[in-house]
Amino acid sequence: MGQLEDMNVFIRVVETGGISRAANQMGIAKSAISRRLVDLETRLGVRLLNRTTRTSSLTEAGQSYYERAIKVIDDVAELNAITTDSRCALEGTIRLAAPLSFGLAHLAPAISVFAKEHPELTINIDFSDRQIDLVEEGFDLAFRIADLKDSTLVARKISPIRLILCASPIYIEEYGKPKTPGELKNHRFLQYNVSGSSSLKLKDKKGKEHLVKLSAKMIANNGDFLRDMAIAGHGILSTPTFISWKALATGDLVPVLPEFILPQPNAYAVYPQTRYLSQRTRVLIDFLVERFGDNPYWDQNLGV
Amino acid sequence: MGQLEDMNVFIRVVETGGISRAANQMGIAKSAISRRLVDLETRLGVRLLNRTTRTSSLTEAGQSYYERAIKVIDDVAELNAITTDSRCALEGTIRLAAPLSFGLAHLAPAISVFAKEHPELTINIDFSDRQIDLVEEGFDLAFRIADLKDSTLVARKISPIRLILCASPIYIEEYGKPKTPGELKNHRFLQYNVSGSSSLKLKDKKGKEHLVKLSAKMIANNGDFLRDMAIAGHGILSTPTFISWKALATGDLVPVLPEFILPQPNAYAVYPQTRYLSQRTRVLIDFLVERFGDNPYWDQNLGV
DNA sequence: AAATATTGTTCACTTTTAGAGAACTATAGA
DNA sequence: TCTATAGTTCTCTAAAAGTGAACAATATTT
Repeated sequence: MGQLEDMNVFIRVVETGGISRAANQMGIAKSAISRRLVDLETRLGVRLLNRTTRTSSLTEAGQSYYERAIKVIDDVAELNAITTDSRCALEGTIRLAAPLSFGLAHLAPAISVFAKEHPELTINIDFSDRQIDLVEEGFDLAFRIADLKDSTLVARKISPIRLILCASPIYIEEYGKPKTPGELKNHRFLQYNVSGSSSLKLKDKKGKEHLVKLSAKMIANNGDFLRDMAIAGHGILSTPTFISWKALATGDLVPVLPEFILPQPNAYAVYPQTRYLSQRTRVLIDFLVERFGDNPYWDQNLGV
Repeated sequence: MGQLEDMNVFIRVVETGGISRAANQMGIAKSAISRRLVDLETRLGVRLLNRTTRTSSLTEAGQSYYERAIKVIDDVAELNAITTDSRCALEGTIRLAAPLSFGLAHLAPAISVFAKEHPELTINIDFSDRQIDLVEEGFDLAFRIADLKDSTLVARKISPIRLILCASPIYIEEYGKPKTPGELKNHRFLQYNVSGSSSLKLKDKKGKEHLVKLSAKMIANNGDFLRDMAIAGHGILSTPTFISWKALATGDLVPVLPEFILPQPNAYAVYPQTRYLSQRTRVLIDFLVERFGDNPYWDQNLGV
């Protein structure tokens, strides 16, 4: 096979940190990878990877080759993207990673539509909330809900994420409705994430910040679960509207302290900076920005 | 086959100006070239060449693709050259072009030695004095004897070329030896090249130039022939020392007006500017510079 | 205008090469 | 020391790339 393809195999081996992992990720036999590496090294007359039977590390030549090979692959990707007729049907594979709740609730139906529009496209999604190394795991694209500033990645904003405080009418009836941030301390709190305690940053209409330290009564790493617990009246929840919009619309959950604003992160599409954004990836991002945008459907008609 | 190889095929088609010519030059069937082009265009979803059954011309996309593809191929060549172990045996093919006389007399023995040192190397030489388009004909390297200033080519000086005036002792005996440039007009002259008349530019030791207009008695486009004619006493010849050095050493030819200097061109190795100089080509050039150099063997012990 | 030579395409056929999968070897970690 | 895992090597199969002849289209020649 061609030089470029060999370079790509080598890059994947370096970035995954092993022949077996690269084979796994690329979906071909590790024997094939091994042979391609040997061929490449033979052609160059240089050892690129020092490998024992268990581990492999870059040689000096390998390091240099890796850096430049990335550039070449990137250039070719750009050239292909420039030259390819944009009206042409998308094909190939998009590997993407998405957070579990957002992914299943909102990305999934969007991807369904997108896949119908581009039947030649193979889509490979990893749903999970774990921290992902895009480069090492070979993703084209990942979705992150955060205030981003990772220098090695490029991000494009897909949509704003609104967090609101809410509780079920049952809970309000039993425990009352807090009137000020300070009163939150007397309430049962449902908390996302792992750490035992955390604080809430509320901003009033004048822009003044109120920091409330809370100890949660229920902690989980799944927003859907917490929403359901809040509906069942277990306490007050700080939740993204994309998780609780339906409950808020039906009245199963009602806003608490709606005149105070919680910090607003965003949903981003992130991709490796060193890679040229392939046309298919760009088209997917455009599609999602179009579908969600600055006022996503889950925030419409909320009246909050 | 790989993308890079397809790009290379496309480039050769563009530069040779046709599928058949490219196939011929690359030594593969034109049907293969045709199919590769179709594959490439299909992958890109764009027509790169508008081709009838007789002729092909670049489309706009093809022009853009060509320019960038060249850059990519060049980058890869550079990467390979950088990475390849320099002590590694050279392999592959060098296609080179050389002027007939210089090539057969001096390059041939040098190439013989070089080829022995690098048995894995295939050498493809075109000996001729015609003007060659390196890019169109796909040469890695050509030798030129000239005062060079072709902007699209890169040149490296191999050796100076000394021109001297000489004649055989028989001729001198019969016609006498000119003492001044002016006296040359009374002599029989042997001229290289096609045009019926030309002038000789002589520089004396003070740097003053003397332009002598001559009408030749014998004209040919082959230096060896003219040398043999000069030896036979047909007239005075302006000849490069690399052609006449043996005759000058044996006394079959003797210098005329040796205190005057003729213009000194150089022998150059030239190669396309857009191409990265491959290691094998560079090594060959180094070898030749080493072998010939500023005081080549044919100018040693000349006593002139 | 007709004939000719040359160009690019298409097809069936052959050769080459890449990938699969199992067996083997070596090593990090328990 | 044992075990699980990573990398290599081998044979077999499948895919793809090249060949060469037949064909169609079009400049050039006569």
